[in-house]
Amino acid sequence: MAHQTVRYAPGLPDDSRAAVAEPTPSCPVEITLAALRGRWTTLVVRELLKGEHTFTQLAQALPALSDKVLTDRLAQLADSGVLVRDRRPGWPPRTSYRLTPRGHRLGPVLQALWDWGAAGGDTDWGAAENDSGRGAAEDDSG
Amino acid sequence: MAHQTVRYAPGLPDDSRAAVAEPTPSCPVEITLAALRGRWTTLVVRELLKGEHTFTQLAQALPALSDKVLTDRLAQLADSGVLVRDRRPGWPPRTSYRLTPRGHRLGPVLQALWDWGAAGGDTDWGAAENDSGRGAAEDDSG
DNA sequence: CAGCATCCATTCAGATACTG
DNA sequence: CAGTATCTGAATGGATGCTG
Repeated sequence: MAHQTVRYAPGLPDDSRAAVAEPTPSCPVEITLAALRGRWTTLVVRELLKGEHTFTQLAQALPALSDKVLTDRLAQLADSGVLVRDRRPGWPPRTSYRLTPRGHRLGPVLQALWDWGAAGGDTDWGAAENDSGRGAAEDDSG
Repeated sequence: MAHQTVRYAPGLPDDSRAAVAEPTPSCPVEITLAALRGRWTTLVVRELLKGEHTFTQLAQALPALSDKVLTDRLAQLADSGVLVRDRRPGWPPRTSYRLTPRGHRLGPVLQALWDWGAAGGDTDWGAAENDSGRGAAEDDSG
């Protein structure tokens, strides 16, 4: 397989932001990682991918998650434009959370993360000296 | 393998590991995030996607990265099966690092992270109430 | 050259207690 | 019900000094 000649990295856009010499918040990769950063974050997103949830429903779906961290994650994800809060008036208070379109687009991202992580158990990666065989991760899932 | 029916969330496999109630190391998503965890990690991978590098070359490409953290990242990535160390005998010592096939497969993952993060600046995500578009961003311009 | 050992500042997660 | 405030322990990142 012929390696690229003038290209930088396969799979990476030819964008000036791809050439940063240190972690900067304006890098798209950093933006996404910042949105997903921290424990529990992806699980909260996964729950929301199933549909709208209230605070309590999320807490029930993830029993080991403290309300403080849940609050943190929800704020973080709202701040990243992943979800929106829908606070309804009256008593008792009921707030539901749902993904934005942008939040839904996290689906493919999580899928990519899943695929890479799932491929490790099956394929060899201990005796990997040669990188010429560039097999795509052909998991049928999804 | 025929598990096409996605009952839970769009984009997530119908795997028992997709139903975990707390962050567990065996979850594929966690595996990938663990491999990419920490500051500088994706930048080190990006450098290596360009080709083989020595320790010093990596340090030069990322000047603000301390050797301690670089060592940490390299160990972490080697542990995740992303790269291999090629230590050559003689003096001065020269160690080069290169991606494994598995490491190269991180390209699409980084691409997915990039795409999502890059889409934020352009599209609306403030007034997002309704989800309709589920377009995969496959801009592979680089 | 390519690291490892040690110390220190900052961040993070979880627990507990309290409120509109 | 849906949070906020405060505290503690653990993990992380970075600086400095030393070695095969």
